Amino acid sequence: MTQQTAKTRPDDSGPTPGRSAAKVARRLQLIDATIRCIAKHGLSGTTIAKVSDLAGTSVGLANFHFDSKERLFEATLLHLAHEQRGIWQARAADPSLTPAERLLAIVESRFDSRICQRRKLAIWFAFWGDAGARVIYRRVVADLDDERLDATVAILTSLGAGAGQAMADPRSAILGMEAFYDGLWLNMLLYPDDFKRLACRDRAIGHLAALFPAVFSGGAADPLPTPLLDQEADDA
Amino acid sequence: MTQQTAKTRPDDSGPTPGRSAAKVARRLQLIDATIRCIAKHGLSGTTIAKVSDLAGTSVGLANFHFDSKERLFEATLLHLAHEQRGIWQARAADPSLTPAERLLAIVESRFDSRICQRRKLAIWFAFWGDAGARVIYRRVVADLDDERLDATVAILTSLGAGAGQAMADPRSAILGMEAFYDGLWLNMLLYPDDFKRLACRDRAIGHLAALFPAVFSGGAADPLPTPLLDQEADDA
DNA sequence: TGACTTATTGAATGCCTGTTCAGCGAATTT
DNA sequence: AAATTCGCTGAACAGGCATTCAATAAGTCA
Repeated sequence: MTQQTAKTRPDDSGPTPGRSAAKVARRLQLIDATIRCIAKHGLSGTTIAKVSDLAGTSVGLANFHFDSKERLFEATLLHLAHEQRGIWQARAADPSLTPAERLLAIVESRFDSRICQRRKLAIWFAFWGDAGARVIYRRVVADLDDERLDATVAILTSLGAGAGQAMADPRSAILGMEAFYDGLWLNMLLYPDDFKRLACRDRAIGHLAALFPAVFSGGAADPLPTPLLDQEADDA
Repeated sequence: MTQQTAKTRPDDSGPTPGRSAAKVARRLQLIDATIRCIAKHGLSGTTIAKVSDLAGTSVGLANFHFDSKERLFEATLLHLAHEQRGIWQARAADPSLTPAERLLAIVESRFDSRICQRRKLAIWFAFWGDAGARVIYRRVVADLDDERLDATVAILTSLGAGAGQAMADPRSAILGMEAFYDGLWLNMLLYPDDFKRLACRDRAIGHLAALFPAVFSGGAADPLPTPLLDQEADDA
């Protein structure tokens, strides 16, 4: 109602290439400020004034671009969700991958350096932890979560009998796997000294290999191969 | 400074038995209202006015008993943390338990029906998810968390060589276990239909048995024995 | 250039917040 | 019985909040 100009350009590319590009950049600038603000001050401490200050804009601009604070949060969540989707789909897209390798690729993408940044992890748990924000999360991200879940179930199903007794209920097995990754995420956020990204990735892979010994690392696998700390220079 | 009356009674039992008992009951009433309020409205949506309304008291009473909103939150957190400590310590106290059984008891206590209530899980993730609330959490609960961690490490160490290669770094192994339980908690909160309490408890036990096949279920264990849903009537 | 649309500003508005405090009834003490 | 403390109330207060909007700048088009 406020955005669309019915006369000049009815198509979705915006009024003008230059304008719409600048508009997207502005929105991204505000979304980035929102991410940093939530990470630093928490959801309850995130105000339009602080976000605007971090973005270096006036207080009115956020409402101009997103209509309301809640819509700004929706856009922020959607931005991160799409970033994640792009990453796991790119990793799993390679047609030369076997089903097992594709499953591994999706699991590893949850520990990609672009995703496992404290700043971004803070956003997910901010929304998961707040009763009011959870309904926003479901409205915005539920479909994308289901998409990844379905893709993973499909791969697991294609693994067939080689997957062992976890195949009795593939969906349930995958839900359990994802729960483990969620727990690793949480502990990366809470205790970054004890939970480094690469060590968590290895833990996740070890867990996967323990679930499907016949598929990964050829035969009886160790439940937790090398649960040690890594010292790679990660994000701040 | 505001509570202690230096003249009438210097001991810690309070001014009078009747009075102090009523006082404790009032504080508990406010803490319970706080729990329900955070669970329903989130941390950001929890106000003194709403808490007071849920407790059926005036707005001034919360500040009278807890001095500030932040201290009320601290008291709420401390209440839940002590409840948890009481439960796992009671379960693990039985001197007739073997080390392995005691380890199992501590793990199972995380899925006790008194602990795994949506209302209470919501509190933990509310504090974990908010950057501002995390510093409160650390200040209040860190010691109690460490206490359980240390107790678990001690048991694992006493298991000795029977624990397999997870013994290479007991602390790391236990941190990984706890991360999994955290993830199950999160999914119990987010998706209660897919993650029932007893099923999660069984998942946790299965994971434990996979980590220490020589100790639990005598010999090579299944990574995930029966990851199915249960249909016990739990809390609301 | 001039007409027009879009982007941005920041002061103003009204609501909601946590906290304070004077007052009061009841319990307790002297 | 009188004095005093304690528990509790709710109106009052000051500060912070999201949102609005008139004014203005910048960009686009005819």
